[in-house]
Amino acid sequence: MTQSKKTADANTALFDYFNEIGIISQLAGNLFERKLPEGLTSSQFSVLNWFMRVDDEASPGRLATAFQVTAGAMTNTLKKLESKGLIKVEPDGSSGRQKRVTITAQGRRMWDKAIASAAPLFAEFAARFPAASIARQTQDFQKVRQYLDEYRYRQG
Amino acid sequence: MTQSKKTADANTALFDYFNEIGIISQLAGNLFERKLPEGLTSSQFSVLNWFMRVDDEASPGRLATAFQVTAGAMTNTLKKLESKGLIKVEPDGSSGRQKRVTITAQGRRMWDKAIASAAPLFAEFAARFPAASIARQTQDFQKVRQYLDEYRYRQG
DNA sequence: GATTAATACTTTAACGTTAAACAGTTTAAC
DNA sequence: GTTAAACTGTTTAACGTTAAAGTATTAATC
Repeated sequence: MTQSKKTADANTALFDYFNEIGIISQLAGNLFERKLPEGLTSSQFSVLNWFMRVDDEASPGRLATAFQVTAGAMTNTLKKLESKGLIKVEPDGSSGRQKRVTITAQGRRMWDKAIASAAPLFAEFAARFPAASIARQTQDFQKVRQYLDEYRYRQG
Repeated sequence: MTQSKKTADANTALFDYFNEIGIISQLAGNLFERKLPEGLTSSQFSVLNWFMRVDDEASPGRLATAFQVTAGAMTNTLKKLESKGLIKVEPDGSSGRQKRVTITAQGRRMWDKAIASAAPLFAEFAARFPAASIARQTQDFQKVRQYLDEYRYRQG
């Protein structure tokens, strides 16, 4: 096989790879969102979930970095959550340009409800795909994600 | 470990799994789109790519199924491509409710240009991630994608 | 201490997407 | 043949996202 053929095949394989990822992302996000209570979106749930799992307070910028979205996207998500009373956004005493975001008691209750609503979906998926396989794939993803993130900053 | 703890861990692992997929999808789509010429989007390129790789004509519905987007989304993408002269949309002689979509010569030239523009991105990624690993992951994806697609129709 | 640069967040316009309502066409049932 | 159902594609409103421009605050430089 010539080198140019090999290159074309590699391109095709990579395109298929990212294409599958895109479709799964779309289907999974959509299925999950349909299970969420009271119009909560995946993005909004992700932020609540972060507060339940990682830390109990954060700046908007820290959250934007954690989810690798732009600051504008995070501003939008936080406004939605705040208007629903699920988080609290206050000025940060130590810095006038930062804000301090925390989850409210109502936010915690909404997280509980969301987890309960989505449980059957997760349970069925878990029954079909072995935990070890999911764990291995997640590790693969982390390498790819890290690479793409570096590439992004390298290019500007 | 109690059963309830195991369940919680499985949920967390699955959430991380889909979360990584979502982030990769977003980062990769964005990086790729930045490389594309003349404001061509990933969705638009995907349709051109389909015509170069799968078949030389299709109905809008067939394309929507192939990419697993709604019919409305495909209508939108096709209108953009048609207005740029990259595809042709005609009434289908054999059925009054279907349309017949084909790629134009200009569309083929645009595809060539897009492939050339994105080549360095793909080449660098391919150098970093072994083809065998990508192929294996893509196979994993296809199982997950198929499952999610079935689940979707099962639920309605 | 004043000016410049960097940082943190917000706002706006545009994109692709979904869901839902819609119109037209074809098929099936009676 | 009429009527009802299914199919194919379009339109609209709303969502989250990006990029880019904008505001306000803090840090660095001179």
